[in-house]
Amino acid sequence: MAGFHMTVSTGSGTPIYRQITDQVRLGVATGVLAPGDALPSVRALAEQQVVNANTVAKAYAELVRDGVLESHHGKGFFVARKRHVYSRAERLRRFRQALDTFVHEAVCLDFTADEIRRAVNEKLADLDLQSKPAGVNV
Amino acid sequence: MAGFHMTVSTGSGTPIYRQITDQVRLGVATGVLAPGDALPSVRALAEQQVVNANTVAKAYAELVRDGVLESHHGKGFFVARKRHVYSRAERLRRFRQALDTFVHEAVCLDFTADEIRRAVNEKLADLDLQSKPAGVNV
Amino acid sequence: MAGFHMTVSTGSGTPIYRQITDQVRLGVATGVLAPGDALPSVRALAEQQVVNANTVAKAYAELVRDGVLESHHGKGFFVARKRHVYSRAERLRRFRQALDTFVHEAVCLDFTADEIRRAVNEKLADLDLQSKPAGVNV
Amino acid sequence: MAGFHMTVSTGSGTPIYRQITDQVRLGVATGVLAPGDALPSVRALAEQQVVNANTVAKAYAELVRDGVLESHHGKGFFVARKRHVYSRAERLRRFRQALDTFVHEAVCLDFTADEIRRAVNEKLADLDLQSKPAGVNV
DNA sequence: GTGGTCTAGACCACG
DNA sequence: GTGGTCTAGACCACC
Repeated sequence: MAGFHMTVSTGSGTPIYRQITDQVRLGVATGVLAPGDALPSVRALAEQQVVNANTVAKAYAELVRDGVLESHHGKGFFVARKRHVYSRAERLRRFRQALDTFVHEAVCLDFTADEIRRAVNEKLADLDLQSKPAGVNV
Repeated sequence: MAGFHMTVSTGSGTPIYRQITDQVRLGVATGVLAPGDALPSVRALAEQQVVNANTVAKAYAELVRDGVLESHHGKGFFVARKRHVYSRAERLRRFRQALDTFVHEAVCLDFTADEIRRAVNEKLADLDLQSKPAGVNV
Repeated sequence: MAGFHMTVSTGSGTPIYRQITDQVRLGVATGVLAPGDALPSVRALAEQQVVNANTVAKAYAELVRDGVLESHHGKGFFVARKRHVYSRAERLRRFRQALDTFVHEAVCLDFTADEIRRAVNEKLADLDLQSKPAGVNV
Repeated sequence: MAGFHMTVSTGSGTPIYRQITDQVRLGVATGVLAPGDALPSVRALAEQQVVNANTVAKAYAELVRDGVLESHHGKGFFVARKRHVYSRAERLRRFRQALDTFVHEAVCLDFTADEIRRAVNEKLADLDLQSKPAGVNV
């Protein structure tokens, strides 16, 4: 769990609970959070970010339902062992929707196809996804 | 206005008025809608898509506010002469945010860098953006 | 939507929001609720069952996340077109867990294998699942 | 007490104390644990499964309350002489509820009646219940 | 009118 | 100490 830190900003348009789920998901996807890692307790995170505990609980609950976290009653939340919850069709559906939204926005902002391609490539290089060997950081 | 057609789908998560503004913006950005082109009247579009006329009016109003359309009283709505509303910095900021959101989602869905790159390229090829000369009115 | 009615009982051990999701899910699975059918509005159901509106909203939200319902902002909740959200592995995992729980409970209550088999067969006959042709009741 | 072994898994959704009571109950119901058999001591089980001793004690206490175990002070816990705690009506009620829950879940996961029947039969074959003579002590 | 989010505070179950 | 559920009431966005 090297260097995982959460930041939520109120009034940014995206709901707080969404900011939390997104950051945890990204942490897990990129390997910053590994299976078995403990997350900040509901109350601790709520206090630290000055939000309501229910909001944090809602976010964590959604992550549990999606198989990203496990709740150990009385002990806290932990990153779950990776498993595929969604069907291939559902994954594609979600990916296509995200792609549409992005390209659409980029085009509306008058970026050219080349600029978009280049930016995507850079971003992907930054994340360094190519290997992602299972089990690292465990 | 060769071949501009609107489609809204209720229950897709994105609000109807947003679907309308998005499609108009995309049409303008891709050149399908050119300055001076007339848009379907509020009532016609509302009837055709089986949505509330207020919703269409709200969408058009937002586009007028953003300088995408012009309202000619008694005649209808027309595509405005192109002008850049956002500063270069703001455009970049929005683009980066959209890119982050997209890559983030894709990574969380376990798509590889290659798959993402390929999908982006295909999408861009579909849109066929090159016709718009870079640098006009910037 | 012939004859769909909800009943929740407080203090029954199972949380209210769970009772709601379960009943809707069952209604959809058995065909009592067909794609496109409207559900009682959040506030209406809350009032009718004398529970808090947030509790109903939470239940509906979960069903939306699982692809059972669709939320049409300003209009209400509707039964979604059927789609497979879970992977085959995930479906099996959930089924096996449910089976274990059931058989376990039955055995602990001292029912014999024969009694269990017979009861299951009767229950399945009651539900009349064998055909379930898609599109009926739409 | 031929081959009775306990396993608890944290984070499986069901609370630890419940997993313990369930496994003991199942052992008794299937005959793996016979009246008079000694159970692992509270501290031994706690250490072995890496759980809190209070949790084990709580589980055993519940089983004593329900007449499944007997506590012999200073010697440990032993399987009690079998007696039926629940009335016939109550047993049926609980069984029916368990059956409903299971079939309901299976149907919602889109398993067919045949698949359900087959899975139940396999599960029952695994448990091998026939050894327990019907009607004893009822 | 609808749903969506957040807050505050209560009470219970688990370890 | 942890999480899980429910309530009450607020404010916003959409139609």
